[in-house]
Amino acid sequence: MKAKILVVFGQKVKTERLKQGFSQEELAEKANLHRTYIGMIERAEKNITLINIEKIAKALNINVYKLFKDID
Amino acid sequence: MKAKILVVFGQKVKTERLKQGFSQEELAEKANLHRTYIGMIERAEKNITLINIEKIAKALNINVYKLFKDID
DNA sequence: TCAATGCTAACTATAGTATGTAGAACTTTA
DNA sequence: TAAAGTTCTACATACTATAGTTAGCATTGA
Repeated sequence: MKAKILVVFGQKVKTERLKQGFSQEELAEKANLHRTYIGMIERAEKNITLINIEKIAKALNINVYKLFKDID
Repeated sequence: MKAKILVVFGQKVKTERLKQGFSQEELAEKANLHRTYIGMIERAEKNITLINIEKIAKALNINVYKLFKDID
């Protein structure tokens, strides 16, 4: 695993989460996902699907495209 | 299935593909994916993962974030 | 110490891959 | 006109890889 795009995406999620002062658990609740799953995403251990990308974006109150603005 | 974001994403892929004059099979070859899989994505029948989103973006010569620019 | 996160490991849902059939639209040949 | 061939896409399974979900314990840091 550890594809670059997953690493960058995970960092972006973490940065946004911390900027908003959430723990992984709080973000997980908002996104209706599991605490450890958020950790796995931030550590680029899972190849996330589009529906979950959207769930996280909504939990962070940002548009999906903003999560990819700096990527590539 | 048929989550809205998958529908919009599929339409975006199809529009970009046709704009560039590719068949599903040609796009599949460029992205190193299967012909029928591209069809499934365009018809929103699969919840695509981030790594494959990137493969398709690269095959279409556009940045990932452009695939989501209009979404939401 | 306590809250937050990392990490392992297991299970089950489903994404990814592939084959085959059918039909629509267009082209060629007779 | 029509028949035959070509290209493209939809669709229906089915298999196998892996994403998604969870529980438990370890580690880190305030």
